[in-house]
Amino acid sequence: MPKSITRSYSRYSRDATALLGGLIRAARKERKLTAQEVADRAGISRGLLQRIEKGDLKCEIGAVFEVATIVGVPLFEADESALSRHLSRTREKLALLPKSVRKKSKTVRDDF
Amino acid sequence: MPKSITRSYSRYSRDATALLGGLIRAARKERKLTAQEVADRAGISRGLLQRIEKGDLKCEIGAVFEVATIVGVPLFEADESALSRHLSRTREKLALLPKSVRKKSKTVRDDF
DNA sequence: AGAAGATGGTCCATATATAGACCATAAAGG
DNA sequence: CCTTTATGGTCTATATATGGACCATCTTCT
Repeated sequence: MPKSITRSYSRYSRDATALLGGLIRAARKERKLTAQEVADRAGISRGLLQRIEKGDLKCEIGAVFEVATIVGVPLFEADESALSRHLSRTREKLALLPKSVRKKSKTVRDDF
Repeated sequence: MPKSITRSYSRYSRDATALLGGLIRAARKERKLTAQEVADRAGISRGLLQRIEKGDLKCEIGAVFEVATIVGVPLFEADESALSRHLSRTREKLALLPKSVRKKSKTVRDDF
C-alpha cells in the first residue's frame, strides 16, 4: 500500500462490519466464553478479537469469519451443507457468464 | 504477527469467503463492470479485487464489504435502514449482557 | 470489602498484505 | 481473423496489521 492511503468506506460497509462484530460479542457472552478463550481457539490474539468485536474494518476477513463460526454467528446460510450448495450454484452460474467484460464498444450511439 | 504463523481456517469460513467472492464476481459481470472499474471505485488495486473474488481469506474485511456494496451483493440485510435497525437492536441487547464473563467459578461440582 | 479475573487500552517489533509495474494469455467484437 | 482489452499471474517496495507485553480499570464472586 505504497502511498499511505486512508481508505474511505461507505456507511453500509461500516454498519455491516459493526453489526457483525456486535453479533459476535453478543454470541460470545451468551455462550459464556472469555475473550481469551475465543482468541485462542481462533488462533488469534485477544487484541485482534477486540478489534473484530468493535467492528474494525481493517481485520482480515478470514479471522473475522473464523471467530463468527466459533461463537456461532451464521454467515449467509445457517448450516454448512446449504452453504456448500449455494457455493456450487454460484460456480455454475459463473461458468455461464462471459469470461471478460467488454467495455470499449465505443460509438455507443452518443451521436445525435 | 511475530511468530510467522500459518493460520488455519475451518471449512465453513473458507466456503463462506469463497461464496462471497463468487457472488461478487457474478454480480460484477452481470452489471458489466470491469475489474479495473470496480477496483477504482472501491479505492483498491485490481490485484486485491482479484484476490477478493477468488475468496482469499487474508483480505481486509472493509475492502471486501466495500466491493460487495459497490457491485450490489447484500450483506445481512438488503437495505441500509434494516441494517441500521438491526445494529441498534444488537447494541441494546449487548447492553443487557454481563460486562465480564466469569470463568473460574472453580469447584464446579465435579466432586462426586 | 477483598480477591481474582476479564476487559480495554497503549506501545513496539516484525510478519505480511497491498499497490503498482510488468508480462502472458485469452476472449470479445469489429 | 485480427485488433483491442480484460484477465490472471509474478515480482518488489512499502505501509500497516498483528502478536505480545504491559498496565489500569472495572466486574464478578466469595
